[in-house]
Amino acid sequence: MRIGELSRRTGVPARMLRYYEEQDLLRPDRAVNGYRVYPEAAVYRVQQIRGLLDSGLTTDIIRRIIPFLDRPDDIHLHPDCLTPELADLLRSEAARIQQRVECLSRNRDRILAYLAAVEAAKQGAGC
Amino acid sequence: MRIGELSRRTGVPARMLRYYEEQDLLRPDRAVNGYRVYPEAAVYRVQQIRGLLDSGLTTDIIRRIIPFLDRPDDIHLHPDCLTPELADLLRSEAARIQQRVECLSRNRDRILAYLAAVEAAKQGAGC
DNA sequence: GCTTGCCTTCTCATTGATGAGAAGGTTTCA
DNA sequence: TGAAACCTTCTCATCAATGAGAAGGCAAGC
Repeated sequence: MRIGELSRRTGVPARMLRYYEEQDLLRPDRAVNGYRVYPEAAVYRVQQIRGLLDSGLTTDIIRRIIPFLDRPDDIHLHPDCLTPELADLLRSEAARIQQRVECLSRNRDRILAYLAAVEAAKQGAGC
Repeated sequence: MRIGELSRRTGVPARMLRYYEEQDLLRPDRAVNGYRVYPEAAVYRVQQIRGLLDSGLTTDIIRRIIPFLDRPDDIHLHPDCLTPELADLLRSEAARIQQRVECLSRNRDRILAYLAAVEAAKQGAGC
């Protein structure tokens, strides 16, 4: 598919899809006329990129971890692909992500607890 | 305490503490000479702001939810404080945070699963 | 063939979170 | 009194992600 269709199907502006390519997050083929040509899987890939960006990861981090985020296919499973430095990077990124998860979960719970408490107070007061 | 001490104790540059004040996330008192004066609780507050910023929330969102993130004290518990619009805002923010948590958890799990798979492959291969 | 719509690249602008420095007032301590 | 360490405000710069437009090539339909 071309960039317009990918944009429509993901809701991400074509401008941004070109930017993600510039950042090496996407690597579309090119048609003979120079148009970008994306495989079907690009839809999922773009959604994944958006989710990670919205979660506060930078394109730099996403670029480095995205090869390992796909469904487990045997291509990446060969230990040879994984230098010790890369393994460390992945472990530390997982830890940083975990910190974010904890912080966000904690604060989500506080918001919900507040709402629940107000609800209970309303009930109790018979309003 | 003054801005320098707060900066040292939180590891956040004084420049940023002034910025958070500009963004209405902090409201220090002023000494007679004009110096900012922070209460002890500001240390915790700053850490909370940092965690949320690092998790990808904007100062705008943080400003709107931060009054409800404190330990439950009865000050905020009066339902009168909570207009229906504000309750909706809080619910939707909680939902958005939840989405981030899910996205991040999913990808953290994939990274860890990848690492585990490689580890298992190494063991199996007797390397 | 011309119009319309989609594509290309390039460039300029903006926004939010930061870094950094200047110029000057205050406190402390020797 | 003078130096050192703090504080103030103001300003300019940067970086990542994004918006937006110009200028022009390609393609499908009337």
